[in-house]
Amino acid sequence: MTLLASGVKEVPVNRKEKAAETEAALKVAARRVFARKGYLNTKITDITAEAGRAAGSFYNHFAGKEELLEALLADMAASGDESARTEGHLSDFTDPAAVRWHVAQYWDFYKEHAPTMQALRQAAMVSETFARTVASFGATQAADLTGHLAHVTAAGMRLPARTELSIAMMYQLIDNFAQMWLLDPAPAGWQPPTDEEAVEALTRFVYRGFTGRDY
Amino acid sequence: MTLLASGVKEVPVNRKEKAAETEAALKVAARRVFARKGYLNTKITDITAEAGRAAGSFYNHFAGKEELLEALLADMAASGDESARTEGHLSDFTDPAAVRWHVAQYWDFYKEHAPTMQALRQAAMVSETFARTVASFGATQAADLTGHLAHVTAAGMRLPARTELSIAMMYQLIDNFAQMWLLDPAPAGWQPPTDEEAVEALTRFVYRGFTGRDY
DNA sequence: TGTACATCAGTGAACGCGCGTTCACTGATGTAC
DNA sequence: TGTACATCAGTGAACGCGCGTTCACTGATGTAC
Repeated sequence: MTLLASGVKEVPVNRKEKAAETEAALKVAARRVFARKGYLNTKITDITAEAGRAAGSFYNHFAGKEELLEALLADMAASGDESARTEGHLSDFTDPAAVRWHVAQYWDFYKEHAPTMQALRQAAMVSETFARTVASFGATQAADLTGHLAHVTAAGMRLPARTELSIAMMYQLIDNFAQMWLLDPAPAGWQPPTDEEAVEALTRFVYRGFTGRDY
Repeated sequence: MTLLASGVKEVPVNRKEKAAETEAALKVAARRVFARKGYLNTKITDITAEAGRAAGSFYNHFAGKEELLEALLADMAASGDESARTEGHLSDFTDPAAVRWHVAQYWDFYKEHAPTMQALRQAAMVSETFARTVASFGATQAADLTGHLAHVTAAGMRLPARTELSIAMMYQLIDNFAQMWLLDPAPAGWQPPTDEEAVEALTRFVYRGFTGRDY
């Protein structure tokens, strides 16, 4: 009865494939539901219903909602590592193009992984474990940037504050601005920025803030 | 038996006073518990225990946790109105002092009301109603600032983006930077800024970002 | 001022809802011979 | 290739925990006369 129409991968041929398919379906469903109702408001049965599976099926794959989120984070980290391998990593922040490159990088990453980022954010409000995940994510970002800011002071420009605080400000600005426009429903009556506009706005603000130069 | 020691207001003399006292005790307890475990992780019985009352007592005063938060917000708004009446409201953002005044205002407000702000933030993640409260709070702030930025463009300086986006960036920066240092436990090994340092850092970053001038 | 009754804030054990989690069952896939 | 048994992904009704909420009760305060 299982006619394998050429190229159609819908029907799994063996057990492992079937299980993998269900697990993938649960992840996809979870991201959709998280985006719609938020991680904290999502029930296990919301996810299984969205995936078209029975409630009990969930526990064949994940011990709970937290573990599912861990899996989504792992996927995200994997795809992040890939794009981090991109060359063309501009690092001299006295050049606006270097700032723009980093802003765009972050913006695109956030856009691609919006539901997972949102879920992580919400989970961190409630769970010490995920709060630490967020913290170490931020620390990684910060480490990368410290070197870039050395160029600024070397060029005789004054950062707005000591290095860590300057980085923290940049991070808060970009991260939350991205969250504002990529995740939450846009404030009523506000014209959301295009991607280019958002990246340009952030680049200007950050470049100016860091260097004290106009641009 | 109730010896009213002179000046001691501990023992209420009548029913209304007693009820008011319990209600106040619940609010104080709630702010303490919210600060410690976060709004979302707080159970009704955590609050009543902290206040030294029975669980049932809570419902003599509030219909639920949400209504308690509404009450805290009302208190906060009341105290906010007071300090808003302060004169010396500098409004020309081409002057760094005007930027600093606003930053300091917001910083001090946040510091004073940290547990309630934190609770509101968490509630907004989960409840449409509180999300709207946050949005309209932000809109109020934004309205005040629009005029201030007109001075900047009038003086021939270029904002980093259209007015709304510029304001949104400032807001995200200040609000989340405050949240980072006034609420969450400071990141391990980081030296938290003093109030003056934080205000100065934000002032520099925002002033530069808005005007493109050094400072 | 004194007495009898009404009202009300506060109490805490008990109730019950929502939802996460389990588990006996089904039917399909895999394996042994 | 065929048959008999084992394994396993998936099912969904049922179970039970946690916690919000209720409610009969207590003792103190307020009111009437």
